[in-house]
Amino acid sequence: MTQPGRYHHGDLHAALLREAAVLLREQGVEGLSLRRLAERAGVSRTAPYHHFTDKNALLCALAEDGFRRLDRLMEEADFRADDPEPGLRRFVRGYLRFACDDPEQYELMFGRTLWKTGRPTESLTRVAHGCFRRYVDKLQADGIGAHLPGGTDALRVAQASWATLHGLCRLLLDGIYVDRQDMEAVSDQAVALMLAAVRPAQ
Amino acid sequence: MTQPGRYHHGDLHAALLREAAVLLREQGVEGLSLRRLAERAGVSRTAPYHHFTDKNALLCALAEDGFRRLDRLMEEADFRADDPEPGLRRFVRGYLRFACDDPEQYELMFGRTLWKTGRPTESLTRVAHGCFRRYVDKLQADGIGAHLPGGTDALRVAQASWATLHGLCRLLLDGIYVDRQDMEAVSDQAVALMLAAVRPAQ
DNA sequence: ATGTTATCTTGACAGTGTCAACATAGCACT
DNA sequence: AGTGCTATGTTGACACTGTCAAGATAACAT
Repeated sequence: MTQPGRYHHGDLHAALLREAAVLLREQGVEGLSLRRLAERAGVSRTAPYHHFTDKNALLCALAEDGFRRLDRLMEEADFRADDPEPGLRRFVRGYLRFACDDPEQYELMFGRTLWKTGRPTESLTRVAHGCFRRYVDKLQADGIGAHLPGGTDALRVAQASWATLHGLCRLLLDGIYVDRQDMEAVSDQAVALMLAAVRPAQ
Repeated sequence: MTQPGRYHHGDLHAALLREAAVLLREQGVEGLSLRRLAERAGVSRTAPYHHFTDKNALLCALAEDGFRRLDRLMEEADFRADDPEPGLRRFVRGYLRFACDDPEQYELMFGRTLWKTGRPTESLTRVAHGCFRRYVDKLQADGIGAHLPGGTDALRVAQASWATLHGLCRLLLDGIYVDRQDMEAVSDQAVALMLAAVRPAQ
């Protein structure tokens, strides 16, 4: 383990990710500098470069962990009941809780830092897309597909409804047009919105 | 005007904003450094500090311009007809076009750079909130308020539908789960979603 | 003409990511 | 045990960033 005074750290790779997660949660991406991270791990500035090709790569790995957790949340989702509303409501709350529990992680996962400025790792792209695909499949398979009005693609519903969720999180976390105390009401409204797309004129 | 060789620039304030907008559009926020900006304006590194207290202040001013343009788009919106669908569709397309025309500007307006990391100017907050309030009022006044099912607050509809639009833009611009070529189809789906909230079971 | 103020300059500092060159340790093989 | 290979860690350096302090210059009011 992390024996102080040793030349070789032992498991720097894991230690870096661990410390990075803490630093991210506490200070945000802006506060997460490689140098500070290295210092925290008790190691020199450039040591991390032997475990991650780049700062970008490290951030991608961090985001990847997040997507894996989100994917687990996706697995638990269940829209199979005759009335999909309770399941959907549970899912929406879960998603919002996920984002609010660790806003900086959510920001990293979906923010431009990785997807626009830096370039996402192939591995990250795979996990992130897998997460979304699971959502589409769930919508399709869990009976909702059958309820869809003719000509409506499950993919489109998935995209639009995820956009709603995502937009809600962004507005909420950045504190632009949605307040923390509006959360519950707006979340219900979002559920109503999404439900309307699924259950057209019932 | 911008006479080269003069000690005083003439109208540096405006020139900075102008150049900053160009730099933002071409390189994004990451490429917009005060030093580079100053160089472009033919002035020393610290000259901008006599016109903007901060880099943050300059970015806020830039975002403010964006919100003013968005507000103009909001003015043009019209949901008054018996069937609000065409107006809504026009509005959604306009919004998406606005975001796609200058993605970096949109990112700046709604991104965390200003709202989370830096602190938004009071002036920026005012304009941004005014823009949203106009949307709520439009929804309320343009007959949609009357169509709303009992107990549904126009504010909630505004928040949820804006979230949908915003989320769509983010996913689109960052290229996560929505592609440029999906845009039209997803935008239609979003319209259907928003419409469903407004016209409950017709 | 004089003084006040707005504007612009250079110099400096701490911080960043990352490359190059070098040091050390562990591990495999003889 | 010795010998080399490779993984890992180190210091030094570079270009870049935002921002402060101190000084120079011009405009403008008196």
